[in-house]
Amino acid sequence: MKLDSDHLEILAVIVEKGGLTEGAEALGKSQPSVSRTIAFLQDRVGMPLFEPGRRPLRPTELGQSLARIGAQIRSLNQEASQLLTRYRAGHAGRLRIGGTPIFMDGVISTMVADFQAHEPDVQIDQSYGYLDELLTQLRNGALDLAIAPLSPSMTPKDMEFTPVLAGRNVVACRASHPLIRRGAITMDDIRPYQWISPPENSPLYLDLQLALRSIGQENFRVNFSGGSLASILSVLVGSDSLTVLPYSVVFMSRKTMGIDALPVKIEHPARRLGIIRPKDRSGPPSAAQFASFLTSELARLQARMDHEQQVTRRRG
Amino acid sequence: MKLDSDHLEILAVIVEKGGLTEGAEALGKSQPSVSRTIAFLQDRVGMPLFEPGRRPLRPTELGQSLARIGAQIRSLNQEASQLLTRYRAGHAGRLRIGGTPIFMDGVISTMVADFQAHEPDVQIDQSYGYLDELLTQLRNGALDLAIAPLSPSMTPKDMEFTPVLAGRNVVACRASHPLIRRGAITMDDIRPYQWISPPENSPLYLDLQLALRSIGQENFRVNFSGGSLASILSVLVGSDSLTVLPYSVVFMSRKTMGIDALPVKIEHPARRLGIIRPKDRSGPPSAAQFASFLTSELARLQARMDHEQQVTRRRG
DNA sequence: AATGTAATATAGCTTCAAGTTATGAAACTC
DNA sequence: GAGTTTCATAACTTGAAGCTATATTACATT
Repeated sequence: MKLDSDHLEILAVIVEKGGLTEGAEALGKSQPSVSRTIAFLQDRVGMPLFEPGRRPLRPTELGQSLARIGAQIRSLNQEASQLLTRYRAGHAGRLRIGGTPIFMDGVISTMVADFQAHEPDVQIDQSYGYLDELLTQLRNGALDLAIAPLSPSMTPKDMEFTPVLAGRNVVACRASHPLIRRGAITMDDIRPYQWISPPENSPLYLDLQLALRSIGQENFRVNFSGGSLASILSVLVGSDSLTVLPYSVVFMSRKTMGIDALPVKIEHPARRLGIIRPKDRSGPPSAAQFASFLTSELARLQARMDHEQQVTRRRG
Repeated sequence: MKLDSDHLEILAVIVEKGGLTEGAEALGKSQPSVSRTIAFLQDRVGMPLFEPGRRPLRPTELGQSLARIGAQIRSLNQEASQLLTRYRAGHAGRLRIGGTPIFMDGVISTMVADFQAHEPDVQIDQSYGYLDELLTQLRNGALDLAIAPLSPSMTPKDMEFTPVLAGRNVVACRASHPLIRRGAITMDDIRPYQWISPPENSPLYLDLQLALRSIGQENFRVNFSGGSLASILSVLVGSDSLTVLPYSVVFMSRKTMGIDALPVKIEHPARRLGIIRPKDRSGPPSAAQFASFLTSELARLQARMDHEQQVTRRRG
């Protein structure tokens, strides 16, 4: 004996509103329509759902019980509609993001926290990877959105790249480092110090090599390598070691961690940090939501960094 | 954006079963049917519920979420079906019974307890009343079933009366009463004792008067009146007072309370205790269930009473 | 008791989702 | 790349759901 859920919902409304006429109005249907629906349901049930021969239609006990269930079904149905509405507007759903480790830890995680303050019902699954892996995952649907450094001209045809930050790298050290507050820094000044190195398979490692070559230091001593950002910063703060990091990462944690960038110009590849999304698949609406949030937040961050740099340049 | 609950249920089954074909089978529908239903739902939703271009059909996150709600709706729907089935078989629902106070308290309440051991989901609302009130309530639907003494020939045309017990009244006293275990009892033996009287508006009060007149005692002293059965029995057990009660009531509580019936024949009206139900309205199925339970239980009680009486008669 | 009013039921019709079978298309397997 | 499985589409029938118009019935009122 399968009952129609719609019928139970209609029954619930009628019982709640206390009559066919009012119930029909609340449902946005005509009175005869719901009358016949109830007659139909009553037929199927085989017993009266309303006391017979009563004009302000009063439910029987069975009618009441079924109406109670109908009301629950109704509320679940509404929950579904609401979920859908929120999902479509990007206010609900799961969002899978991925990016290069250092940048995710150093910059994006803060933005994620801000985003979730606005959108508590968007669940974010974060994962790490380098460009090729990220692209693969974007293509096979394992990822909705990636954040990575990429040279705009190298963007794959099936991807859309939105640059959000300059990709400038800097030499970072602790704020109390002897080289800080020196006017100009020469290669000889830097040579004595040891280096913290990112994992050897990471793009940042190549950046480090490139950077050091650009200031004429081919050989360098590494005293720590392979750690993620938290470890790198810990070692950086606890020693006079140097390392190469995106300026945005240094900028974000310079106050809280007590680190700074040396006023040395190093070379870096023509890459920009940005958001990568598949062109064909639109992904969940929350992806667009998050992307636009990131874009505007990172634009503000870029502005703050630009401002700081001007001030520093004037002072120095 | 109102979604069809049926669609959500179908979605839930498909997601659970892991495919259209299996889902359709589980639903007892053809595969094209559910396919089109899903297509329809997907249209309404406006976003994919399943990953496009995947053959063992895999739901998207939105599809999963909606399916979860659909599963809940489905289980509620099944709950409704089950409720209906149980209700129709008389295994669920509320049952409103009414009857004369002494008999309800003394006999029926025990039966109710037994009944509820078998049918825990039948909620019984008990109320008290005398014949006229009971009939009124049966007629206006405030009561599903009444239990009262009634002379079968006086049964109203719109009611069905099922006699279940002889209406014999007896003179009751405590088991330790001086008159118990005397061979024959005369009017003079009884005369000195005081009487416990039921409420003056009760039929049992008339029975008491009739009974005493029948043994030649016109004037009688009343030392307690108006109480319900529990009080009457308390006073009875705590004193040498006498009273008139249906034999069935005495029989039920003779062991536990320590009361007994005097071996005196008293007159009583030609009434039988029975179940009264309206002829037209069938009432809830649990009424029939309860009525048949009562009938058989009280038949057994009658047999036990008959047996006891034979034994007593042989002995006496 | 008659009558007026409000509420529900019925009639007759149209529309469209849901069901069917038959068949086409696509993705996975090996 | 051939075969198998799985899903989608086509073409059609059926019946529930919706509507308007109207009849019926219970309650209220005098």
